[in-house]
Amino acid sequence: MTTAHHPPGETRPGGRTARTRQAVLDAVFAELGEGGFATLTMERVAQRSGVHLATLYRRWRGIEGLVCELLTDLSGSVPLPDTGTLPGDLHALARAIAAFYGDPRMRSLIEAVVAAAARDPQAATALRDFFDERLGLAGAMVERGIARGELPADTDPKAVMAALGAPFYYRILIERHPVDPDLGESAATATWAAAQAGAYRTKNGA
Amino acid sequence: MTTAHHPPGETRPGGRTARTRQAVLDAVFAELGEGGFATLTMERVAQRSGVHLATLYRRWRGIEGLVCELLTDLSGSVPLPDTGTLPGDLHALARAIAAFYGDPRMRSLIEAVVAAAARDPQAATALRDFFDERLGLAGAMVERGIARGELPADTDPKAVMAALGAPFYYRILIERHPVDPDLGESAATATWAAAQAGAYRTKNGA
DNA sequence: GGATTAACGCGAACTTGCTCGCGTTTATCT
DNA sequence: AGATAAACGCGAGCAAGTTCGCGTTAATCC
Repeated sequence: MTTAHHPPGETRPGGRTARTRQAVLDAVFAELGEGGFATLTMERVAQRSGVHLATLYRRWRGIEGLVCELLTDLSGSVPLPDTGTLPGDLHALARAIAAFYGDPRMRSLIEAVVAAAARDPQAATALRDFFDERLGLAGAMVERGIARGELPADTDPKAVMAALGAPFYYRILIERHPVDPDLGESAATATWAAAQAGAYRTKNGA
Repeated sequence: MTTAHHPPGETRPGGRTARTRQAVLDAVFAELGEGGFATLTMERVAQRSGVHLATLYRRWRGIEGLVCELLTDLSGSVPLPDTGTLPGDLHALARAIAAFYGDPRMRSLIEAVVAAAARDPQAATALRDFFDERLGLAGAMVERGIARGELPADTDPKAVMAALGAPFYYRILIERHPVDPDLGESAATATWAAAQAGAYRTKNGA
């Protein structure tokens, strides 16, 4: 029984590769903790991780690729709740997001990815796709609520989830202040009230 | 009667300086129209404006300074309405913002300033101060509404205005899609409903 | 109108970011 | 275990981006 088998010429995920990958991502995350994106440079990552500069450029193309991969790597940290009621879910998720962005490194990471997207088209599509996917997944929460009759049937699930997330990114990217639990409560309360009022209904649902 | 006077050694705002300034800012704005921030470089601005590269670095320090000044320069484009009712004001302002960000160059500019803030601490404080000031000004709208009894007395005006603006920046920076008028309507409706529900009240006002 | 000096143009020098070729290490397969 | 070929380390080399000194232009003041 052969162990399975790449046609030699494929990527090679095992052992060393995974080890350096982890070392590099750890280094990026740590660097984001001290000085944020402003001082994050390929050279510093190379020194901190012990991985050679050329290797970093080969595997990740630049800072943009690095921060993007780190973001997708850390995406699973915020699980989607299922409390039985939509307002309950909204508050639970908002609390989780607020806790997530309570860590300054996470705020710096978001900032970094957005900055990267502004510079590199590839990072831009990566960012868009990433959030689009997460919005879709979170939309299931809203769909359950609609099925329970908590919201109008023509409510746009993604729009609701976007409304829940928006205050966090406004706080982080525009106001540039820490994220406190109050922001989460406010976002959940606001989103729930707005959704009930029909702010996210599709224009005269077909 | 002497014409009034600088102690020689001061800045010199007149004639040529203002002309080159305008040429440069125009060039930046035009460059943002083609290729956005991704292709915006000091050299391109220099060529397009006809102003020498060294001059750009001397006066603006770098791209960060350029886009920041352009932002403050274009800030007056969105006037604050006074329709007599708060929901009327919210919708009017949201419409104006939506129209403002209907221009791709404005979206690119915001993107550029946020990216600049991520890299340069000076740009970061400039961005924060800029929006803080505008939020304060717009807060007057909400204060009038509170005085009219349209909202609870302990409603935080800035929080309301932040809620109104947040969806636009989420759309621009995270979702990375165009801003359509519907987004403005949704934002205004949502903010009004949420504010009425008390989502922006200060926690047990002292 | 003439003197003073900020602001600008110009090109060279310098720094930083990034790429390339080659030899070495280490997964992976037979 | 031995062979094959990714993935990596290393340093040189390249190409941006950025700064500097100096001469010139043109506001501002007398």
